[in-house]
Amino acid sequence: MADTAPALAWFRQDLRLNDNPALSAAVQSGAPVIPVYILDDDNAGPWKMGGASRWWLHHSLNSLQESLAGNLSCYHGDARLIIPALIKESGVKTIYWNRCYEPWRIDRDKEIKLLLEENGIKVQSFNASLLYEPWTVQKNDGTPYRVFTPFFRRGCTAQGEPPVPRPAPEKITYAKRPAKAGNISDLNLLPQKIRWDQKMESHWTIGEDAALTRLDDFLDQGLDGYKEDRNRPDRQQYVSRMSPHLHFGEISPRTIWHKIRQRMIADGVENDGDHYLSELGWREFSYSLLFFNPDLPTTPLQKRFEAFPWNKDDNALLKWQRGQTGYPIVDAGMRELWETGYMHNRVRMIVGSFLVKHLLLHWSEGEKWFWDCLVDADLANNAASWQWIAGCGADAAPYFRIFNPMGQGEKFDPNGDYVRRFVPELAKLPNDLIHQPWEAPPLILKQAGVVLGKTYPHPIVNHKEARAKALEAFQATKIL
DNA sequence: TGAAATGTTGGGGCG
DNA sequence: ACGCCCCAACATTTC
Repeated sequence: MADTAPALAWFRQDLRLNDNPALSAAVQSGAPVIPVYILDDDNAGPWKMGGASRWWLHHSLNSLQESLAGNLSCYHGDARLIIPALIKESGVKTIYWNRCYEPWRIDRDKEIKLLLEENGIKVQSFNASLLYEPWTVQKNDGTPYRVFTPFFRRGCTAQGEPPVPRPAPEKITYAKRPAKAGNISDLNLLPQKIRWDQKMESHWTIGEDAALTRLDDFLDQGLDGYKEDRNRPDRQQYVSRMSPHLHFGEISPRTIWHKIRQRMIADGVENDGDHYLSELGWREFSYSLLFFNPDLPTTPLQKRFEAFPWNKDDNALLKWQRGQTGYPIVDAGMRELWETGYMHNRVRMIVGSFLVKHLLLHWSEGEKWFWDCLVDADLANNAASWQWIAGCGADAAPYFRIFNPMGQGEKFDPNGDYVRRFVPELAKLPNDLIHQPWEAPPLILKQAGVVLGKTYPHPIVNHKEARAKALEAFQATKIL
């Protein structure tokens, strides 16, 4: 029986067949494979997957299930209990997985590995999510980088190109499905009461094949000119939308890296390509920050920010969440998030700056809202980005960089197309007023069908005053 | 991966 | 022709 003992392939954030080293190793071992997914809400603490992520996961698992010819078994619960039970029941001798990097998953996986090895089970883990392992990227003095540029140039790319992606296994031999194996529907990932997911479905195609198609479309339509137009929320083709696919591992960063590299040479778009690669670098940087600072999601990297006099205002928070701040570019972003589970990167910075600096609300409020609403919600990226915009991160934008919502709107959405799309009640305003409707003369407002305070809110704070207050509040951090 | 305030320069209008 | 003022336009500093 020993030679037919099945191998467990534990899928986590690697929901793909291509460039999946754990799956490949399990298949190559010659043992029949049991593919498993566990929705582990028990160990995630406050970072249980949010609503939008669950919706995405549901569809991603369906896609994976198809690729695995219906052999994926799904479980809901504590992986520390489910994995050992499954191994015992199925007579598994070796388990294969790709590494995860959220602190709670690291702790959990370490514990599982120790327990299994004590019981004579082999554990083989691999890197499938990052271009470079966090612990290999450190300064010469053995401390982690705190500034992006040297992190990426001296720390990452100086190591050489990331490995070339490996192909999907040619043929997978499956073991018998475990007796009590659950199905995807048992995970209850879809929203129960309000079916907000129906609206989101039109915006996304989910799964490994879709991720590759999306990347190819971006390479064809959005790489040439990416460096400049990536900042334009009104120009959708310059956004790759790889983030949710990357988060769930439907595509590997190595695959993206090498596809970009090929295009840079073939199409002569070195600058644009390099810039895209550096965006992958920011993802690596976020993972590094989280790896070396496990409390990144809750604790400011700059300790002096613990003295910051944050505001507490549930009403203002609600208006921000609903896209009712009275600042069109902010409201457009928040509504894009709510409707599509996504927000353009430039606009994420604008709404983040607004929450933290204009409203003086704690960045963790924004972090929590994004966590629940984003289909690409990712602990490392989300925490590092909120700390960055709040000014309390390692390599952060200084606190006094306060985005002007009108200025940002005029610069990056000059014709107001983005605002018109998500804030239709302002659609008839002329371009030069759409980012500041309160400046419009009464006649223009009337012609556009806008009644401030009724069809669209007055600004909930005055920009100039809010800016002055933010700078004043910032003084408090200088005491420490 | 800012914005606003302040400083400097240079051309043009005008007495 | 000259000095003076105004004010873009640009540069630098400050938050």
